[in-house]
Amino acid sequence: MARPRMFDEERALDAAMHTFWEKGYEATSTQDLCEATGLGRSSIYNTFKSKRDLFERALAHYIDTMTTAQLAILEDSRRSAADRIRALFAMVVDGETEHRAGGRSPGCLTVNTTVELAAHDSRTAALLERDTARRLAVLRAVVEEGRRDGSVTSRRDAEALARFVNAAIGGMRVSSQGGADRTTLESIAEVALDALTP
Amino acid sequence: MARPRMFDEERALDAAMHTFWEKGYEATSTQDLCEATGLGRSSIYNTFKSKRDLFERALAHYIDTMTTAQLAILEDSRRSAADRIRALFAMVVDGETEHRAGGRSPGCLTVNTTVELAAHDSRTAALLERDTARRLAVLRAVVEEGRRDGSVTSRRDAEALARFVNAAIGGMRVSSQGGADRTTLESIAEVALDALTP
DNA sequence: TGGGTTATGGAACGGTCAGTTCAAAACGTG
DNA sequence: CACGTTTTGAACTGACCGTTCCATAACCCA
Repeated sequence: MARPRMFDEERALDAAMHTFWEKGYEATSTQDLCEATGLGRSSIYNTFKSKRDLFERALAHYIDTMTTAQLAILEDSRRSAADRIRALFAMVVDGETEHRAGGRSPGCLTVNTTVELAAHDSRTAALLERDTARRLAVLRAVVEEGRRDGSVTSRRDAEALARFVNAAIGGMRVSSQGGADRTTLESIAEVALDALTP
Repeated sequence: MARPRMFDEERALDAAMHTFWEKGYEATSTQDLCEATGLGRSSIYNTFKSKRDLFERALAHYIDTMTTAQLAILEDSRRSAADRIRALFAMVVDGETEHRAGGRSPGCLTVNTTVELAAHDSRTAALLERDTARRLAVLRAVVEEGRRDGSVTSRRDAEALARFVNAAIGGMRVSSQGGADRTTLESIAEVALDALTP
């Protein structure tokens, strides 16, 4: 009935995501997006409503991928709760250090976007807040489980500990962007774990 | 001998700093800077070499002001070391929550810049790294003092604890940008302190 | 194979970007 | 008061911004 797409929308979204991830929203031009996706302007604007719309979908894609992977670790019932949080920290350290031979890693699109856009774009802020709530809920459950299995001994309430773990991850990511090396990030994670098992 | 300036350079720098702080580097236009400072383009370009130059000077101004204030707290010998770190956390919480009736706080220009520019601008990265080194040196000294006065009981080495405290501040700031309220930030700080005194 | 429909490439849109130019204005000094 | 020097405001530069438009191409179905 009509001419079909010559490109894979998922693939284009992924390429756009990586560009926003590396350069940030404002610093990414539509030209950059054309080059990254291999599409022409028309195809991009025919598929996505605008640069912001494309960004929001790219961010949602990132959030879905990353948070799902992280929550999988947190729900691995073979490990103790504290071990799962330790594994989560290790995953963050790996993510921050793997792709940076030469330049710096692009960090985490969620953190980058929180800092760059959350204060000025309520739609984006809402996306991020939903993700944070999801992560906090699982973290909180893991902390409570840790109290039962004995791997979390802190008397602080689970909500506070979950918030702390989430903040610690953010702190490690900022430190990484600021130049901290793998060993440093690992030591930050170790100290953070001390707060759960004092 | 010649016509004198009709404006105060320090005051202009301060206005520019607040603009970069609120909007970020990329999202701030020269027009914004003109309006914020009250100067014309000519005056700005006659005084500063470029937008980047103005930004770097604004950032240096911010770093100087903020870090000096924070280090003053860390060097207050009337308190125990742990109490100083507690006070530092309180200052961060205050800073993140004070100016946000209605909109969100602009957070911390250092963190914002680390996330937005550090990976792509080596000059800015160098500025930030020098500041981090300065803060870490003092934090490390405070931790060592805390070990002597008994207020820091963790056996982790001072460098790791200093890095952790610095990361915790970054994490609190990201959490704040992400929508965390004052109570939440305070609870994160409390848990972080637990890591120093297990 | 022809008609309906959508995708595509490229050119073009108005607007804004960072930065420059220049003549007029405002001073201190002689 | 007049000169030399610097600041100032406004107009201007070319480049790039996100977005739109349109003629053409490519496809499915009849």
